[in-house]
Amino acid sequence: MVKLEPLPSSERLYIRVARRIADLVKAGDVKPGDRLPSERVLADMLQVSRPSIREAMIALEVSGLIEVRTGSGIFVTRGGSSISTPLVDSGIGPFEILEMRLVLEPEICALAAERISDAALQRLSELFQSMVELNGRPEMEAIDREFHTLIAAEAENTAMAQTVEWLWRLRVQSGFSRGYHRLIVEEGIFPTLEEHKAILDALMKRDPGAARQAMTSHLLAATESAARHFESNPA
Amino acid sequence: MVKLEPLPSSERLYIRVARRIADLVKAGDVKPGDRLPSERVLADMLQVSRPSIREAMIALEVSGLIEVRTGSGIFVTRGGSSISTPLVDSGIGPFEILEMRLVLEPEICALAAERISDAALQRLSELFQSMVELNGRPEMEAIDREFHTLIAAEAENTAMAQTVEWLWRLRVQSGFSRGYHRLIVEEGIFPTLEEHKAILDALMKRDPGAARQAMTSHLLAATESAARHFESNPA
DNA sequence: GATGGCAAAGTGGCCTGACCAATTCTAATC
DNA sequence: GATTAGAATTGGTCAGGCCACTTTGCCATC
Repeated sequence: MVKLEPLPSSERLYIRVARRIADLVKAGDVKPGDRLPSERVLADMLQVSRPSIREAMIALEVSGLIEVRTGSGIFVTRGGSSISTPLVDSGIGPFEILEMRLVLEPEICALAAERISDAALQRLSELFQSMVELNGRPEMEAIDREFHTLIAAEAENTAMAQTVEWLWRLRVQSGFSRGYHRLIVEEGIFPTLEEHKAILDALMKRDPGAARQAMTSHLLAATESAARHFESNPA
Repeated sequence: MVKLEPLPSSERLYIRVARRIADLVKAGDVKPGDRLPSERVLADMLQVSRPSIREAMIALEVSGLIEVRTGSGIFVTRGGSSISTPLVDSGIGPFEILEMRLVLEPEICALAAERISDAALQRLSELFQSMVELNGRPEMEAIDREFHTLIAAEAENTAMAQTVEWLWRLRVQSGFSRGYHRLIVEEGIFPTLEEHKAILDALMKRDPGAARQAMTSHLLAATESAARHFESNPA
């Protein structure tokens, strides 16, 4: 019953290669936006075949660390590791996402109120301004997303920030966005504006309690809004 | 400023293949634990080359959907897909993990108190019993893990459950576990026993408030414990 | 001299075919 | 019936080649 499993002596080659490349990025030898050597060159450098390099690149691509551009090269992602299309549908629905956000984001917002930088506050103001300007148009969702993820980033907890980004990715995947835009249009004036304003104000005052409360209100309203929407649009 | 990017005409082949396989799993044509056809057969069925099949398999493996066993075959993972991790170190530390758990798990526990099944309660009791028996030994961490992830699963929110599992994986990855075992030993009687008992009792009474409170206490204690540990063990 | 177009070089995308190593299956042997 | 040696299966890796797309830079044109 000792169950030792040491000496994997030799993991699969593509994993070793991928780790090697990932280390390069982490060590800062290649920075986000940089182009990696070509597959053929890498193969020659690491003394492995090109298929193995390709497999490693795919692993890193799925992990969101790099981006492959046909005919052009392999580039290190800017966003660290925020992949575009998770490939396999998680099966997580809109209400589960909202339920979780309702737990997580108020606290994140409270933390952010204490830790947020002036630059971030500035950026949030700009984002809010954008929301006012293109009120109700589809581009709003992207702004909304940056608004929330920026706050999460300012809570200075990488785990939380990554989770919030993950939840947004799930939201885009799941059937949420499709009907969402129509919802915005149907509702006319977008009630979210005031809610975001309240969040912004609380953060500016660096008032954790108010920030938490504002985020809670916002997400509760979003939940109701979504409920209304899915009532009238079954499935 | 139109920014249209339609017509992906033809995504990369490995992605299309991976999606195809993922659909098979999602549709239930192959169930967790099942073995997929061999790479050669798949290549023949989908009319693509074996390298393309391999690339798709690697993508799915990184996504956590399948598991490749050399010489044996490719198997569908039991846990379904989750937030993929390994391969690239997240750089998320123990305290960030604890901070996030402190936000998330109490609410999860409260939800679970209302939604948990009798079978799950039974299993939790068994787990607790195991903890009592092998108090202080390294195997406890695995039990502890199952204890928490089971509760998360019973909250009936897939997003939350997957996040809790993700956090445990991060914990194992990060340098937490290494010194953790020594901590258990040094501290003698493991204070966690009572804390887990309190959580279990609250769940049995299906009392959300008590469950939340018990989980909060538990995680606060864990945070303190970790702090003490890392004080005396810098780095 | 600036501009536009076109060809060559570079890069990833994908395929064929082959050999090796680990695992599993099969059948001969005890 | 259990054991074991060999064959078949399966993933792991490599070599080399051809295609499509991008980028680059030369060159003719304006």
